[in-house]
Amino acid sequence: MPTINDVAKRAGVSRSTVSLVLNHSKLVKEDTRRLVEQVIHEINYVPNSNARGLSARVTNNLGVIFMKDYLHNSTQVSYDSDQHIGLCSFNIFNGIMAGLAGTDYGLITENFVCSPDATTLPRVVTEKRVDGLFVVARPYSMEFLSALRDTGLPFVLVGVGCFEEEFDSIYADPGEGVALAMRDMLNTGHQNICLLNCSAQLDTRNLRLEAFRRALEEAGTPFREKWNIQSTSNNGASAYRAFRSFWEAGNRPDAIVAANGQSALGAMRYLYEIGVRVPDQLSIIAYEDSSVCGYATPALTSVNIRKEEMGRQAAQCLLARIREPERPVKNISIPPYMVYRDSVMTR
Amino acid sequence: MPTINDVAKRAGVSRSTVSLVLNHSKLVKEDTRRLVEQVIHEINYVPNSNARGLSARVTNNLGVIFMKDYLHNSTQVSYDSDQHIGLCSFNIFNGIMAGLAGTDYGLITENFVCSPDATTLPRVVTEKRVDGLFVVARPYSMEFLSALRDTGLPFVLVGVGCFEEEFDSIYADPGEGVALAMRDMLNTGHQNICLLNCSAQLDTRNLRLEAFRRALEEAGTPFREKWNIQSTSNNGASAYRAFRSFWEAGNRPDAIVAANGQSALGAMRYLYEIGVRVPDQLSIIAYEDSSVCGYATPALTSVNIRKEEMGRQAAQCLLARIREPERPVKNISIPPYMVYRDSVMTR
DNA sequence: CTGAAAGCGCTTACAG
DNA sequence: CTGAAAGCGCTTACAG
Repeated sequence: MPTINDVAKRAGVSRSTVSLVLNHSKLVKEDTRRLVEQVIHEINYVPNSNARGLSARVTNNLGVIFMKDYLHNSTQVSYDSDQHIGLCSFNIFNGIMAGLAGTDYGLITENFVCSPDATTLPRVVTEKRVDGLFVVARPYSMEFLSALRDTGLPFVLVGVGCFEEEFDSIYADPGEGVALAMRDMLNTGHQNICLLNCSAQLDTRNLRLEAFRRALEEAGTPFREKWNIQSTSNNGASAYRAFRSFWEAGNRPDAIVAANGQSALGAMRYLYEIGVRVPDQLSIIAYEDSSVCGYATPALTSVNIRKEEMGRQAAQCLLARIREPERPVKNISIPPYMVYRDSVMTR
Repeated sequence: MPTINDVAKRAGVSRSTVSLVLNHSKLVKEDTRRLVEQVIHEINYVPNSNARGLSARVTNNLGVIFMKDYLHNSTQVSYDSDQHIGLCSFNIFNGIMAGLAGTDYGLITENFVCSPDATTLPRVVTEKRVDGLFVVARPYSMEFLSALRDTGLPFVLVGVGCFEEEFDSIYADPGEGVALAMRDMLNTGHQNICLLNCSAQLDTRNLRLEAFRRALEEAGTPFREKWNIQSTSNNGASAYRAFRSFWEAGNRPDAIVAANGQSALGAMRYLYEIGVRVPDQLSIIAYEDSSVCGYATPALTSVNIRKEEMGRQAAQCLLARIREPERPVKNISIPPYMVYRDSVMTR
């Protein structure tokens, strides 16, 4: 393994000069720089990351922690699992990797379940393995975020509903998504739209509800409390049950706006069983377009929330924060867009 | 930030002693050890990972590279995307994380597309950022694996069909999966089973085909070339087209064994369109149980390949390899199991 | 079982 | 623009 000494010797310069070249300093004369780079290439020199870090007090690694809660830790692959929550994080993660391509940073990942009292921090943090951190998806507590801030480590929140005014956050606004879906449903002439909402634990629930209410209001349609259907958990089985109760109570919607692909499919299974055809008799739009949406029969018209783009922008944001620690806090909402497939009837 | 010096001073011992305690050496007297640990806890000391690595010539990080090919680099969320390939890797990845919990290793990830000539190695490797490597999923070339071996870095292959005799590999055998599905179909009285195979680029294709042929043979049923349906790509749209051609040629199977959830859904969409009911008129089993399977209507009976378990075992394997570089090569096939849902008719 | 010393491979003022 | 020197925080023989 060649070291910086080998390079220096062979190039006939001092170690410091090589180091300056390595760090893209402009204190080095063009000719010298070129010579050094030449030698580096020749002997296939790669700086030792540990030595570099020890001197410069950096790690050249960034961390990403996937937030988990106690409930959704399951990894089963069934109708009543919440596995898709993980998929969303994975898509964001891919965006982060893409956004970091071309930089010198490695990416260290960790699954982390936020303890209620927030006394425990992720290992990448306590062990100082990273120069910055992506906090991917909910749930997190304010105590946790404060504790994280106190460490001085730069970090950014990223995920659905991950908006916190005092912290850098790159997020999708579920309210905006529901508004988009509602607009579409109303424009295509639907009169009786219900909201198949996510579980009450998720506090994005209210964002969806408010957007739902507002859209109806603007259209001059009355808001009915019961038409905000609450499922107990974020999976197909739970949505199936919630929607069945709603239907059996005699309600007859002509459209469903669903909190996610899984709930949409839950409702669709019930509709299939009772012989109601989608979209002929009832239209559906799902929020948070995921791979299940395209594969449903009929394929689900969805609100795509650009998960990869969220990751990419989070990368930009963290990089900027590290470069310039005092810059103002950024809150960036990534706008969703409609993906038209086959689950909405155009009248 | 307290250093090892602070600990030594406060505990009234030398730096070396603290270091020995840190590294669980048994050269330290019980009392001394306890004292040092006490102090470490008191002043909240955490060893500097860079310093540690620089001296000990380790990184305390392991790498995982997600192999990508030129074709399946898409990240769209549509019926004709291969996004689920990524999902599979993610499940394995989760297993790896789980398997590494309790160790001191961080996990650095990298997307890597294997160049045809294998001249380029992943950055985590060339930059010596890791002490070992997980190569997750296909495609890889033998040139690439050889180049990797030449670096001396311990690594393990993990994924569907990732079996290479000369390297540590933890894998699912698609042939075994197809055999399992066939057994089930035959036991439930199906007579005309077709194989909806994956694309010809994937060399696991033949493993599936062979298992299919053998199962028929053992049952005394004739093998028909055309009943190995070849789709051009691993997604729903492609499987839809392939299955439609098959059907339109007049073939009337009473069962489908599909290479994955997406192809199964592709065929199901066609069946839905032409009014053939699953499972009443035709049964389906999908290989590689993924989240789409549970959400289909009807829910797909599937061959689950324990992706998380694969990751977990890969972690064990790499850890052991690092501990004991000369140990014999391990090839571990993770046995699949059936998940019974609603897409198979029992006669 | 414990301590003094050298060294891992870089970066960073500092002097010129 | 370049070089000599100190130092980052550990580990590891070595001596006792």
